[in-house]
Amino acid sequence: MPRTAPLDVESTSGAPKGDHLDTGPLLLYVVKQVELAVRANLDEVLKPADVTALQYTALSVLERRGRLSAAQLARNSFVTNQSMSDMVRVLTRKGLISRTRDVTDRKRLLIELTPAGCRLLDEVRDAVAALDRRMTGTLNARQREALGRSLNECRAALQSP
Amino acid sequence: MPRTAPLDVESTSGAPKGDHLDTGPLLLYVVKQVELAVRANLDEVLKPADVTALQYTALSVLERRGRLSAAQLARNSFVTNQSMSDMVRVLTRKGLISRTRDVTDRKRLLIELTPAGCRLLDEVRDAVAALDRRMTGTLNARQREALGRSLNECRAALQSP
DNA sequence: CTTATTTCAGATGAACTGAAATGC
DNA sequence: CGCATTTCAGTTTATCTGAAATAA
Repeated sequence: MPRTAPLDVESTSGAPKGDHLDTGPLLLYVVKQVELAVRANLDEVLKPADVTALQYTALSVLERRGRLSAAQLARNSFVTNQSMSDMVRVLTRKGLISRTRDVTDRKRLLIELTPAGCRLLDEVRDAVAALDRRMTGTLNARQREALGRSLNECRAALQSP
Repeated sequence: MPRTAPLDVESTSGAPKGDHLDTGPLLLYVVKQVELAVRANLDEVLKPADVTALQYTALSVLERRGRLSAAQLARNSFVTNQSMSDMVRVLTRKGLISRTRDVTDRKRLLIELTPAGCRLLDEVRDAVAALDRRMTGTLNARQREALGRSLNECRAALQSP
């Protein structure tokens, strides 16, 4: 991630070049652009805690949903089991998560946050919330709610086939 | 990106675990989740054309905005000039872009699509549009428009620190 | 036997930092 | 001189593919 904060983006939201039925950039792109900006900002916020945006997302999922296997986390993050296995090893080495055998299915290793993992999330919680507020600063409560609902529908639509 | 389509995501949009003022997951997360899904699907769509989602985004920006320097593209994608230089080399080697000196500022190399680059975009255009429709399938025109507007505001808010 | 989960090994691509050359 | 742009060199990290072990 770039250390230097982006200064200009040369107005990506400019007028469409065609003049017939052009509905502007696909929402696909806009989502990607926003996420690019989110990641850059989130990495900066997370740098003092020494975790990447993706690692942080995994920790947040664990906080929200409790014990999960690495394979479940992988599906949640759209990566392979192997990649998630790598990330799990990193987070374990950092002492942020721990694993225990699932007694009902002994091939599974259920992951949970350690006290240090909880502490890390607590430490960055305010800064992350502030970033979220900054992102949605110009939206009112109604718009924010509609945005959340629409995004959730988009995600659901993409993960079904 | 995982070859296997994700089957379950264990309902990330479930009820909040707290019962006091919990507004659910931050919009930050939801954006990230949607983008994760977009990238996985986009990579699959783009695989026959042998370009990554990020490369395709860069090509699309060039199509939409015309000649740009690598540094401008870097700012647009929130990466360093060095990283974009790498990607430019790759796209040049593939014959998808070409560069010419900017006569008004001779340290700049302006990038534009080659005929092959244009052709590649044409080839995948329908598939990408179909993916966009699939993503926003459950939204009506009003909701789609509101989503686009809100996302653009989020992006604008994040890039003006 | 088939499937899910985990993990090892190796290869590759993408991004970074640092430093240097060029031009305004 | 300062700043922007490009690029070389080296490094790190992330992810993938393939293969194997374990358990349901």
